Amino acid sequence: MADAEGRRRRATGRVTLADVAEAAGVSPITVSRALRGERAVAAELVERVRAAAAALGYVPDPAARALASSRSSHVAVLIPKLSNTLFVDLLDAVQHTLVPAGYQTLIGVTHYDAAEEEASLRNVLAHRPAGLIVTGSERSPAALALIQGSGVPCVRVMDVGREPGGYSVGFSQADAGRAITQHLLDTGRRRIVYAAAQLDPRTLERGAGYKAAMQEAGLASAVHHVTTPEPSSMALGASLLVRALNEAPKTDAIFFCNDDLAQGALLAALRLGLAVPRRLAVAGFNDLPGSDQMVPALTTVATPRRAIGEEAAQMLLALMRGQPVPAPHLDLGFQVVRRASS
Amino acid sequence: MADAEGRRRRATGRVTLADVAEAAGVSPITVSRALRGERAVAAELVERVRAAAAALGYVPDPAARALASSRSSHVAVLIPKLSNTLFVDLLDAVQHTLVPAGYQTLIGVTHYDAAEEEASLRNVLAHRPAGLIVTGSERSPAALALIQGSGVPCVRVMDVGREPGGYSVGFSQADAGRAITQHLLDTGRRRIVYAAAQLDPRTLERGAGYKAAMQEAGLASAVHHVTTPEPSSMALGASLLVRALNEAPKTDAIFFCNDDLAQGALLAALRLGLAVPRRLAVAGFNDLPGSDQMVPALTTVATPRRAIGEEAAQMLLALMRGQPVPAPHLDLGFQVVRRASS
DNA sequence: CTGAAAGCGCTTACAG
DNA sequence: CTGAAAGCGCTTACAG
Repeated sequence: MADAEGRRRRATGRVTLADVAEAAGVSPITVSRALRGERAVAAELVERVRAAAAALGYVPDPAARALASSRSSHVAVLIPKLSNTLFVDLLDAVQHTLVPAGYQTLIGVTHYDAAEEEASLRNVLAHRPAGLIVTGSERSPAALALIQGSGVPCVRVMDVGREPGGYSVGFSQADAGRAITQHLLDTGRRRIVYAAAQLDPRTLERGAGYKAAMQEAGLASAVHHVTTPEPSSMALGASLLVRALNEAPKTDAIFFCNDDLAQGALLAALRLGLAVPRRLAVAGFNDLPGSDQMVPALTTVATPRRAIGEEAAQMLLALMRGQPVPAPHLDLGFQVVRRASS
Repeated sequence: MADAEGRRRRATGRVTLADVAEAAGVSPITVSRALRGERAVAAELVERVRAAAAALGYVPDPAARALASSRSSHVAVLIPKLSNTLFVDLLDAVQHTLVPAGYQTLIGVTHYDAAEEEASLRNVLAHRPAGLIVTGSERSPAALALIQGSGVPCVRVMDVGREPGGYSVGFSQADAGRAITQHLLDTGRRRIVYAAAQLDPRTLERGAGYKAAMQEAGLASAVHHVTTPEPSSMALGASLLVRALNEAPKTDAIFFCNDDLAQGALLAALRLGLAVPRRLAVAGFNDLPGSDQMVPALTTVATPRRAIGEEAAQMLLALMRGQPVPAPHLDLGFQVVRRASS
C-alpha cells in the first residue's frame, strides 16, 4: 500500500522507522542508531536521518522500543501519599527533569503500607521501567527482592543512605529534628513537647533528633511525645495541642513533625486565646505553603524536596544511561527558618 | 533452553504467554483470550489457564500487549498544575479507580498554557493511551485535532459539557459562583467584590456567575473585580484583600475564586485587625484543607473533585471496553458550605 | 561505520 | 469454541 506521496504505510497509519529509513535511503537499524544518538554513525547520515524523521513527523513507538529492548521509557515513582504536598512537590520536580529527557513517570501510591508498596511495586515493575524512585529506606524483604530481582536502577529519596551499591538523595531527618529542637532550646525553651502524627519512619527519626537534643541539654526528664498514628492534618494539630497542654501543662514549646499540624495548632491557639510565642512557642517541619502567612508566622524547617526530586532524577538519568555516578549518596541538608512563632 | 522444571525460558527470564500455554496444554491465543476474559472460551479451559498462570506467576507484558493491539494500558490525564490540591485530588481519585482495573496513569502538566498542553498531548499520545482525561473545555484547535486524530476516547472534567459525541464530568462553575454570591446577598451584603488570580477559564466563569447574581439583585453598579493573572497563593490573597479595600473602601464582602486566596485574606484580616465577618464577610471556593480550621472558619463552595475523578474514570472504563455510556455528560453539582466567615 | 536476520511477547484477523 | 500464521515497530547481537 502506498499513500499519495508514494510512501509505504502500515495498517495503523503510523509513520515507522522503516518509513524514515526509506526516505533517508538507509537501513532501519541506522535510523534507530542515529536517532538515539548512538556512537558509530556517520555525521552525514545522522543529518539525513534527522531531516527525514522531522519531515515525516516520526514519533518512536515506546511500546515497540520497550518490547525490543526490554526496558521502557517509564520511570516509576513510589510515594506514600498524594495528599501530602511534600510528595507532590517531589513528584513535580522529578517529572520536570525526566519528561524533557524522554521519560514518563508512573506513580505508585503506597499509603505508608508495606503490603501496598509491594503490590504497587509489582504493578509498576510489570511495565519494565527504566528506573525507579522509592521513598525512604523502610521496605519489606519481599519489596527489596522485587527491586533487586528486576535489575532496575533505583534511587531512594528523603533520607540519607550509606549502603554500598545503593543510591540516595535526601537529608538527615534526625539532624533536622535535632536542629529545630536546638533552636527552641537556644531561645530559652525547656519543656518542649514533640507532637507527631502518621508515625512513619521519618517522623520517628525527627523525634529521635528531638530526644537527642533534649538529652544533650540535660533535659531528658522533660522529653515528652504526643503522638497518634492517624494521618496528619490541621484539625489533628489542634487536638494534639490540647492533648500536649493537658498531659504536660507547663509545656513552653511544641515541635510538630509537620507544618499542617503546626498550622492547625496555631489556629487553635488563636481560638483558645493562647499567646504564641509568649506562653507557647510553636515549630513545624517542611515549610509548607501558608506557614509564612500564619498568625504568627510559623518557625519551621525548610526541606529541599524539589531539589531532592531533581537530583534523584539526574542520578537516575545517569544510571539509566550507564554513566558513572560520582556521589551515590547525596545529603542536601535542610534549613531552620525562624519566624514569629518561636 | 529449559529450566529445572523443564519449562522453556526466554533469554529475558520472563514467564510468557507461551509458557502458560504449554503448562495448561492449550494454544497461546487461548491463554490470551481466557486471561482477558474474552467470551468464547470454554469455562473449563479458562479455569486451567488461570491455574497455570497463577502457578507460574505470569504477568502480562504491557509493552507487547500495546504493540500488538496498538493500545496501551495507560490512561493519560492532563491537568494544569500539581501544586493545586484540586487537581491532585482529582488525579488521586482517577488512579484509585483505574489502577485496580489494570490501567496506569500518565500525567501531563499543562501549566494553564495551550502550547504546553499541545506538547503534553503529543508526549502522552505517543504512548498510545487507551484513554484520555483532560481538564476544562478550552483547547487549541491543534490540541483538539490531536485528540480527534488519535481516536482515543476522551473525557473532559471540571466543567459541564453538552456537545454531542463528547463526554464530560463536572459541575457548573458559573452556577457555583452565582450561588455563593447569592448566599452573601442573602446575608445582607451588598458591596461584594470578586477577587481572582490565575484567571483560567473556570475562574472567569465563577466571576460571570458572581456578576449575574449581582445584576439580578439590582447591584450592577456595585460589581467590582480585583484580579491578577499570577498563580493563586495565600500571600496573594492577602494582597488582593488590601487592593479590594483600597479600590472600594465600602466593600462589605469578598468572594475569592479559590480557598487559598481566601485563607490568606482571613489571616491578613487577623493581622490588620479587620473584623470578619462583622466588617467584612469572606467566602472562598473549593473547600480546601484547612478552610474549616481558619479563624473564623471559611465559608466556601465544596466541589466534588474526587467524585469527578471517579466518575470520569468509570466513564472512560466503559468507553475503553466499548460499553455504552448512558449519560455522557454528568453534572455532579456543588455545595455552598456556610461557616463563620460570612 | 553499516546492515540482514531474528526476536521481544503479545493480539488481530482468518480459518475451521 | 479453538488454533496456525502473521505482524505490531522497534533493538539486540552477529557479521563484515
